[in-house]
Amino acid sequence: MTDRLDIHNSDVPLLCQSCEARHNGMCGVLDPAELTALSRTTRVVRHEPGTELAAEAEPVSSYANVMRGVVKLSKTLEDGRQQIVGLQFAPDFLGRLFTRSSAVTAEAASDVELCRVPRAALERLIADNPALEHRLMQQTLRELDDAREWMVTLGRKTASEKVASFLYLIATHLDPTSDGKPIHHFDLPLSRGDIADFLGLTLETVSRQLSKLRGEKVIAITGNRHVEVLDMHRLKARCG
Amino acid sequence: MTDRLDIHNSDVPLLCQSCEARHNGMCGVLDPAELTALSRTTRVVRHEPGTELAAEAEPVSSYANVMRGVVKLSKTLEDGRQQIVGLQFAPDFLGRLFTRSSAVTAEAASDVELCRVPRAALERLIADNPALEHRLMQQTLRELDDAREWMVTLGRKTASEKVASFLYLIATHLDPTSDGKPIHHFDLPLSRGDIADFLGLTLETVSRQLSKLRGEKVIAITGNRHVEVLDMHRLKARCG
DNA sequence: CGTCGAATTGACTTGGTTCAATCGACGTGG
DNA sequence: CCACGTCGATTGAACCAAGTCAATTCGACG
Repeated sequence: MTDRLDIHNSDVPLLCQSCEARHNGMCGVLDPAELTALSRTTRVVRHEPGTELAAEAEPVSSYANVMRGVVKLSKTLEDGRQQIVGLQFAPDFLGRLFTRSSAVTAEAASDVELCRVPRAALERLIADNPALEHRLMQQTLRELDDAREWMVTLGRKTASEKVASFLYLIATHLDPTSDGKPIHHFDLPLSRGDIADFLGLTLETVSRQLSKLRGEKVIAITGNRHVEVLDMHRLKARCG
Repeated sequence: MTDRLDIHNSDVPLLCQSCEARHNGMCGVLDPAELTALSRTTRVVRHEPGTELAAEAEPVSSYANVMRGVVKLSKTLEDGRQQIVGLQFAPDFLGRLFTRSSAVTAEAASDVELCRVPRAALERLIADNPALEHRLMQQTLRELDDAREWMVTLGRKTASEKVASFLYLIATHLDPTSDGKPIHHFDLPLSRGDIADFLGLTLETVSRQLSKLRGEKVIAITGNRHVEVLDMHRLKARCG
């Protein structure tokens, strides 16, 4: 973007130089000195699909940036009914600031790479860098917009509109470099059951609706997870 | 809370001295000088139920604090299907910071009193008072938590659980002085149709479920809008 | 090629919607 | 003071979209 930071690229920690999150994520507002200080405390970790990263009502000792893959945030009722309340893609910030325990469960949906930051280190940095809190505020507001948008999907759309909306969401969010433009080819980061939990449907209904979209040549599915969008325009039109 | 501010009560603008929002709302972090400066630009306004305060995708020229009453935030699909995505009670802050146009429609649900703040005045104040942005960040995070909690209700609860959850939400939020403890007596701020739009149901289903709760002596309803919770424990148990 | 978990498909049931009739509170005018 | 009209809420009955339960089928991997 601006090349102010790039001029000083050599001052930037090696790890950060190649990081997706550096420009669009929260680290974009940090100067080389801050980045260097922070990077002494961070650690890049990889997680397999299904790994629980934080549990509902359990204290969390660190925040993280999503560098690759998809993280699902979910909530569960006492009787086991589950609802996915958000998906985080690179370069999203992960964690609930200013409270000890998360209100949601965070789980790796796909293979995931995170840049972990200890709680204390980040909170110190936030305390004396208002620009960082501002950036995180922007992401929080975006997440709130997304959550409200999804409430419409959950409350008012039909099963087929829900599934179309989900595919469109994935197409627009999976590739962090595509900048919101939908991609036509991707691997679903979620199982049918997870998609159902995201959409407030059952696994069977999701499957039927995907089959319907396949039958109508809106999408093609190969090997359960891989989706090709044959007609993006018609897909979007089905989002309600 | 702390009496640091109260010592200087005489320096605080008259309007603010009696304001609900001053301690728990965003004005709680402002010092008397800032309050005085800000209050020169604010204006208290009353609105009748149904008044549109901000429209989806329309630019907004001011922010506000809810001082009394309930504001509903909603989104509408092209074909008219509507979903209420949030309710704001006193002393909530109203408005979408850092973007020109709101992504939601804001409408007075009940009789409402707002303390309007011009966009520019507030943004200036935020820019040079990080504590204010911090306070607003806290509210935004709380709203995000609320939205996600509600996504579980929309996606995974049955009609009767939804209606019970709504009544419990109102009981815990309507009185700003009750501090989260549920009240046993209140007037519904929403019509049956609005409740349906909040819960992702039809008006008829809402009515039937209310009748069921009445039949089971969990609540009593008088004159369409007034609700008495006869058995708070059982009401809570029905929230799923 | 066989096994195992995930996904699909089919048959049936049901919770919630739809459409329509009625009720009840309230205000207006004869 | 009562008849009438209006508007929101309630209730009833028929219908249907999505859920449930139960086979298959698919696909990845040993």
